[in-house]
Amino acid sequence: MNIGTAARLSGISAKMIRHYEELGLVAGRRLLNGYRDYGESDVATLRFIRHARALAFPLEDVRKLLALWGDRNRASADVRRIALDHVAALEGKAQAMQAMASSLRHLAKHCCGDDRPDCPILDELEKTL
Amino acid sequence: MNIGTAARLSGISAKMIRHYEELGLVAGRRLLNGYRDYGESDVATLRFIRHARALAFPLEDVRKLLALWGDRNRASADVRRIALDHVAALEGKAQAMQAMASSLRHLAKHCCGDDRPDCPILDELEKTL
DNA sequence: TGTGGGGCTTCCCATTATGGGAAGGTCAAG
DNA sequence: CTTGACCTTCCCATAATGGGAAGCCCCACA
Repeated sequence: MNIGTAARLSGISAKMIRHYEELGLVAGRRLLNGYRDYGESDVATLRFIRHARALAFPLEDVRKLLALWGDRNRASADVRRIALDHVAALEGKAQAMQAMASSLRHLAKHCCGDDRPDCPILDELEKTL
Repeated sequence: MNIGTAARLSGISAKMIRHYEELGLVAGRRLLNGYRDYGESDVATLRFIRHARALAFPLEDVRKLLALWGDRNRASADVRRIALDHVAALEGKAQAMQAMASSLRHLAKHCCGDDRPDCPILDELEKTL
């Protein structure tokens, strides 16, 4: 099947499929006319990638997960470690953002928010600290 | 003062100061020898930028905040709106990440994590859904 | 058989914010 | 005068995605 069909079936844009091929995540078989050719297993791979990306796994992790996925002798511990490391990264970033949001919310609470210039938010950003 | 000094005083790398100048966030005065020249107020501006970036304000927001900071007739409501919009964005992303982390944690909990191949994490990523 | 439209190809550029590194000019101290 | 630290600009890289152009290909329809 052509790339457009694979894109529709997998939910990944043709643009991205080409990109993933460049990164070596999906096969790059070609027909005589130069068109890329895909089969059901390629679509399955693309869907796997889509699901992994939906969980925000970086493509480097996706590469490792694909390798483990295709390895009949894999140890589930390897998958688990990649996943838990990623969870830790996600939670770290989420907490950092939540902390910034809280700081700002606190500042905004003390900002009258009318047409006068006084503003603790700007005061805070101005601080020499 | 030279860019290196301003970098030390502001906590922003020389590289980034040049970048901010290119974006029009800081002044670009030059000495006769072509060196950039900074004063105390420039350092204050750079510090303002650093504090805003520490709260993850995108540079476009920083540009607006700098304009408001320098406007004696600003309305604090304008600052407040920028801040609260940013808070909403931060919280949205944080929640999305937290949700992904929770899903993954749930999957990992049911993954024995030994040297056997069975792995609900990969099963989930493989799903046709 | 010719043609039009849609799909495919590659290549370049943009995003957001940051940094590395090279090649070359400048300044100050020894 | 030399040396080393500093400055300049320019190019490249990161992560993931997308837009768009130029050009080739294929099928269906008149």
